[in-house]
Amino acid sequence: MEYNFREIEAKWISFWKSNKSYKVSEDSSKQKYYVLDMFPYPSGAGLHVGHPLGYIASDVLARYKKLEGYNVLHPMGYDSFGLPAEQYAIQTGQHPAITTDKNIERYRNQLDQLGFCYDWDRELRTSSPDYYKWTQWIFKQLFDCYYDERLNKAVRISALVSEFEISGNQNVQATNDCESVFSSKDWMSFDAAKKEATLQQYRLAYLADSWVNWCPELGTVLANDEIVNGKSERGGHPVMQKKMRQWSMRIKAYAERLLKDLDHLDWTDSIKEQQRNWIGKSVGCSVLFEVESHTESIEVFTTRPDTIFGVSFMVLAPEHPLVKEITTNENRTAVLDYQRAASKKTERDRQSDVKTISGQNTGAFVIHPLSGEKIQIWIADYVLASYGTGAVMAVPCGDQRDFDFAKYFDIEIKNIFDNIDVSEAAHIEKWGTLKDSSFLNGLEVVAAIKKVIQILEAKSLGKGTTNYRLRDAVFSRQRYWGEPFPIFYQENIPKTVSDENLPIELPKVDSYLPTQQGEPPLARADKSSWNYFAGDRMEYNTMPGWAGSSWYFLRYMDPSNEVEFVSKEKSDYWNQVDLYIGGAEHATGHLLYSRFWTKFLFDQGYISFDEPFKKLINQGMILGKSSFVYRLLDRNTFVSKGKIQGKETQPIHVDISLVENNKLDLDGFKKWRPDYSDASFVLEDNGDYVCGEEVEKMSKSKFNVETPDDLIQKYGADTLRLYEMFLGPIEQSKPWDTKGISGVHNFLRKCWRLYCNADGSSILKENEPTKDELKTLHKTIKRIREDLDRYSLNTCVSTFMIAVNAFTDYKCNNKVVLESFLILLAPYAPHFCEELWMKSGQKEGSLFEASYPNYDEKHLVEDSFDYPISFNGKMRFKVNLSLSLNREEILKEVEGLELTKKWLDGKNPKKIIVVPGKIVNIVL
RNA sequence: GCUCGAGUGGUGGAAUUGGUAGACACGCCGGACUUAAAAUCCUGUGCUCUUUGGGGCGUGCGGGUUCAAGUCCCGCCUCGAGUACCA
Repeated sequence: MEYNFREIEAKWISFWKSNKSYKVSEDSSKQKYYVLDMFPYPSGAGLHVGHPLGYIASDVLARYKKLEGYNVLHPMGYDSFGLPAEQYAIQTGQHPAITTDKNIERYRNQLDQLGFCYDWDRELRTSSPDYYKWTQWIFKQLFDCYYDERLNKAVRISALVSEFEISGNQNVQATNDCESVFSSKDWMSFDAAKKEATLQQYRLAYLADSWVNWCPELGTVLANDEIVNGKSERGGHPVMQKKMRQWSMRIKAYAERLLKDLDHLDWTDSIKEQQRNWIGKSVGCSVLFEVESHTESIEVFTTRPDTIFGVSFMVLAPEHPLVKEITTNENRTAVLDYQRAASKKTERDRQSDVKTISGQNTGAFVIHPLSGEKIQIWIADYVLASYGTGAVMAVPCGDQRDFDFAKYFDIEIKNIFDNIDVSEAAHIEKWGTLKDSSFLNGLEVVAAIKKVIQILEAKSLGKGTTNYRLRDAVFSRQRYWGEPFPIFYQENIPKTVSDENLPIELPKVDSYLPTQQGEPPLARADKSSWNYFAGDRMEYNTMPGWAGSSWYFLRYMDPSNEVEFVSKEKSDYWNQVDLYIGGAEHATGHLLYSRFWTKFLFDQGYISFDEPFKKLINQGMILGKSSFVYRLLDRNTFVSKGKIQGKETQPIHVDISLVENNKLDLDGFKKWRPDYSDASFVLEDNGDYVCGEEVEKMSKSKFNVETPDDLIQKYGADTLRLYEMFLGPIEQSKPWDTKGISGVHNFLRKCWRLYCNADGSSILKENEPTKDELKTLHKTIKRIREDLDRYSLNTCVSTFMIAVNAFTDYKCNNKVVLESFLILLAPYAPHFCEELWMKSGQKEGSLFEASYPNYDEKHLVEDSFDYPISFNGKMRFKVNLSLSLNREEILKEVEGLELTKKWLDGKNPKKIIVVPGKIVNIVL
């Protein structure tokens, strides 16, 4: 009987299911290993061949670790809140939960076919109330905490309130937005609303008016990482700036820890670098500039305080709150016009406009804090309101943007660098000696920075500070299909819902659109539609997509706990994710937010680790390979690729299911589309129609989408698993091409024949294994173990092939050898190996209860080696010599050879290098 | 512009600390089996010259270090990803 993958795969999938083979529980006698896939958003399109790449890799490694004796946690679930289901709901009126369930079912079927060893009893869905109850609960904890910069961790807000009561906020060192200083007496005099408003400036989850990225098409705000090239990541709609009252997360408080702890993570440099850039730490100094004839000062942030004597003007962001106050009457109209124009610009406009210089003089002046000079104040949109203080001291001789601005508006450019020419461009490098800079004259950059900060601090005019580009994360969305907040309002004061009333479930609404007043869809729900209602109204916003995914890896550890989000005992056992596999597109979103929440939960003592993912692998994208046919212009004739030269043809995408190895199935093609039914062809000389090909992203319109379903039908899941791994290194993007799949399939069939007769009966014998058989086996064990340990999954497949080729050559049918080999192969081809394991007489249970073989050095010992003999580094011939020979003996053997004499050509070698077991190099 | 990757046969890729470049597979050429095809098996396959013994050239390009470089160093080029007025 030939290898019948359909029957075998169906059989073992149902075996595993009915035996709950992949159920895991905490077991302190075993070492744990946690392998996690980034869980998918269940879209309507189902999985294409790119999706399973990471899942297969994690499954191989999970099964390997299991066979090695680890207790492996390998769960799967769904990130099931999201925009597509809601957009569909808006169009059709169907509740997004229904669409989502349907899509999940489809995903599950596809995942099941691939033979993954997930413990499905741990499945979770972020949109299920059992789950989002705890997302809401975590939100409450964030709401109830602030960040204490002395303890360098999150602390309960009640501690802060006590401090306010005793001594006000003057000694508090916390990450906050509070600009006023108040005493304990002040605090006591605040009414409830004022107290809460003040606390909001400290809470880690807080409500504030902030500039947000508003997407009118989607009717919601978006986080920075949800915007790609100035357009919404989902849908590609325009995005504009708008000031709105929004929930935010004070992630800034964690900036330094998020940055510093990257060093210990086993992630790729590229992801770490992206996070570093996103956090964007810059060390510098804040300086106060007093506004002339006003009481206010303007605070600027600069990384180059050493250039302070080069300041020629000040620039404020157009949105800066002081602009209104300081603008002189003569300039008022022009300034207002400029502000209006700037506010209309979308982020995208600002980006594409980088080269246009614009700005407006306010007519006001600041006094230079050290020289006492009068300095003009401008506004310009190259200064961003949301970074630093929204104001810069412009030093044209040391900053190119300031330089360009000064040139454009004809402002004086002072040169404070000795012997450096700044007539053409600013000197932006961080070196040089200062001049015309009072007490900084003659100093180099680093020394000058140190000195000027010292002096500014002594005079209370400035302070050494650190700035981060990372902004607090906007946490509310004006959408329906997301977690409701555990918040209600009483007289406009936000209050949290008590734990026993969680979860706040999504209420029924009559439509998923905003209300006529522009309120989010939840505002449509009347009082009785909420499962809990308190105060004057519930919060109408919902949480963003990243809420549920920021902690899901914790819930898998204890998925049905009804009293805690995860028990301490279980999170202590499973601990960090040992291996996390997923796409690199989450570099600054999900991966940063998960780290933030993990650190917070650690600070509060709920878990005992402060980084979620120890090792991260980013799987590359699988690209589609499109096929083309070439149609003669205006005719229904298609020309094979080899014959198109000299003809005017138009390439047309053709469905890749009609093409195999670039050869077109002509009958299928004629049936594909009605207008091709009477097509004629110009064929190659051998009668084939050869198609052209191109690598592109997979998409329906290019007819190049490969679903795993078709391939599993044709070759089986084991072949697909092996093939996806065989394609190349997991991290690399690569084109999908089914050309090679038959090779992998043939490998399995060839392997099958080692174990079975044509009638399907086992041909394994309990004879003595030969030396060669043992050598091949143990060499294979060694290589596979080494490769799996360094996540080199593609080279393992080659190693399997080499072994099977060798066993076939040896006509090996030794039971011990071939059974060991089955265990090696099993993580890649689980159904296949289970079947052969059973056939070989292992009646009881599953192969995965066996243990992974170890290699024995003694079988690997070679007694001779084909020494490459090279002359001047070029290999000329080989000679087989015993490995027991030492350097001198090898030399003697080699010198005596005829071939050596030939290549020496009568010359005396200058030098001979002998590396035993490796190479001989003769230098002439 | 800046940051980070990557460039190896016709194709996907291998070469783990510098030591036989091209493993393994696809594709292709030729052969066996077959009435024929499919399947299977065998042989060859980096380019190039050749008197068929073998020779020359070869890991994006140009230098360098070394007995020896795909691998290390310097300078370029190309492609991909991320980011973008961050003071």
